[in-house]
Amino acid sequence: VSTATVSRTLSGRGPVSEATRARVLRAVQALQYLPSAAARSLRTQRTMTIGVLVPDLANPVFIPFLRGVQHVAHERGYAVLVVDGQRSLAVEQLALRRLRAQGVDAIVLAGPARDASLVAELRSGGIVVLDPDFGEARGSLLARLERAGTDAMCDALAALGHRRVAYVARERVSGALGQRRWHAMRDCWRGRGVTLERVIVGERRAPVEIGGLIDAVVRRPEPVTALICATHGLAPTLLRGLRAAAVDVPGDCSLVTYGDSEWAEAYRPALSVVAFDLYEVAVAVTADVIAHLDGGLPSQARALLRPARFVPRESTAAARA
Amino acid sequence: VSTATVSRTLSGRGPVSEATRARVLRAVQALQYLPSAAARSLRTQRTMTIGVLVPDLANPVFIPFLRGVQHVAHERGYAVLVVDGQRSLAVEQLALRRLRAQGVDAIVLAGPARDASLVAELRSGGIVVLDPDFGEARGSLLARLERAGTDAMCDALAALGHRRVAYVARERVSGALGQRRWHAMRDCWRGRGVTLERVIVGERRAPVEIGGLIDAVVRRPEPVTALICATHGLAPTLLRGLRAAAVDVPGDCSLVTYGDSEWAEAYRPALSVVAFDLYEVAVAVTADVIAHLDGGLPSQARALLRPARFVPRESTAAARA
DNA sequence: TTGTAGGCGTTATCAA
DNA sequence: TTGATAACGCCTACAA
Repeated sequence: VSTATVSRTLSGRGPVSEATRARVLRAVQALQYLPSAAARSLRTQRTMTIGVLVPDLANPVFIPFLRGVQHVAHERGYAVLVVDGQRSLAVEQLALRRLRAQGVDAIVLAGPARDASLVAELRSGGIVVLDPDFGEARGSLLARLERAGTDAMCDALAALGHRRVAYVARERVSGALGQRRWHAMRDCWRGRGVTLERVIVGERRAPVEIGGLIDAVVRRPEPVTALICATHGLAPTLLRGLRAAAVDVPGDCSLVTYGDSEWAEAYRPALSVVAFDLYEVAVAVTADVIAHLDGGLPSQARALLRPARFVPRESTAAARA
Repeated sequence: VSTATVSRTLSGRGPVSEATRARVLRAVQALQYLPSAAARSLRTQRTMTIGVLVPDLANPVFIPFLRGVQHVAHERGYAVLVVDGQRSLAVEQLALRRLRAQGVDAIVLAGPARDASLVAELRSGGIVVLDPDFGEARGSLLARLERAGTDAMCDALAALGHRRVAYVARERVSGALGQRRWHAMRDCWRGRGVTLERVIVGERRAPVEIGGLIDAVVRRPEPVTALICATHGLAPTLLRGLRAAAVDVPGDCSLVTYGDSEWAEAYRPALSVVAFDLYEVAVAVTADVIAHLDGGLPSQARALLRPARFVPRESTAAARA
């Protein structure tokens, strides 16, 4: 009944006779004994804790990512510390520092880090920091996966006779991912003989304002015949704008949005989308993180991730003549 | 330059001369020194960590709650450990035990705990466990706040001439909160001379199935003229069902749903809702939790919370004659 | 197979 | 005002 024996019993390391083992377990039950995580962390220099940085918790696309991290982490005995970047570089830096101060063993990033030097600093401090693109030879994993969906969408739209389309985004540049999405889109259209333009909505919220912007490109000589909504979060705003401008979808103009949800499907007309779920991405990345920590081999999960796909619904139709 | 002096300098407790104080801070900068959270926890018996139990992370209504907890916790120097109940009692129990094992100082619950005895056990273990209804004299805080919105909605519907309405829910009983919502609704209608019935959707997902259920109550002698959707998450499913059954909203039947979002506003017709945001609730509860931990006075924030309100939009109109 | 003892990095007590 | 020292609870090499 020494502390060492108890430790050996509970950790399963070291020899313990069956008899004492039983006695120890009985005592543990009786005394409601719970090992102190703090003491263990101090001794082992590992907190069994993983941090997740979510660029913007208010944005629902990251929720599946968060769930994916949780799932794998808990399965492997790690706790999950969640921090929110709130769409701000400064907040994100603060959040990462908080994770370091808490002593997390590793940090999972939902996207490419905005402050590379801080990440490097964390890594040099012994923290494993991974994002979906970590160690990718050919560019960004996320970009490559999404590219497939973008290609399929462009094909579909081109086949429907669209020759002039507009990409509607909140801002001109919106992080590395938004940038890549825009470039991918340009590449896709180029060579298909389609003209791509960009509508920047900015902080405008009022439906009439958005409507005015759309009206200008949809009702003019050589009008745009299809709109591509850059993010799922922007879609409701855009839809209200379309309504304010009395633009009929898909009669006057087709519509596609990035990101799927039950609401996109329930809308009338049902919205065509480029669908991509971050849950599996998170599972793969977290598995790799834990492999790093536990000294296992990195999983092949990332290589097997399913690419984004285009889901045509009612909001895309043939271009007006 | 002893460890004790460093500790005093950084913690601000105990006397330190201005000269040594400066020297210590300079050294801290130079050496990138970061105190070990584990060692501090071991010594102080506090982890500066708060757990949040989210009943179902996949349900977006809890995201504002999570953000509210984060906001206050981080402001006060606490880290946040998030666990997901996944709509399952067993998972929830596991999640709570995980928080205990991690050594959190306190746990914030988004709703009434499903396993009261486990919560009692945690409390007896010295963990502060609070939910929005903690210490409420007159019933449930959440129920009371929501009640105001329900009342307003019932008034509005009654004024529009609705005499027969149906409450559409996924399950007959769905946790303490769902139960209370149903009872509140019954109380509201009673005395207004309005007949309330209940439509249980169950695990049915196909629009035609849901449509059939709705069709049966909306198209019959003495039909229901208004539908009340129990949760925001059910709304898209219900809307697809209404469409499948070719029920015109609000022509054939009015519609109200609990929970607001940009999608509800963007839908055509725009959906009337009972709006209630859990962000402020979380802020208030977390402030109280931290007051418990830090020995301050419980805030009065909960008493000042704004009640739910009814937001009439296009989906509610006068009842058919 | 079991027990003893040292140390992980803090903070708090006490003596200088 | 500062420094030496003793815990906090766990793990683990080593001795028994």
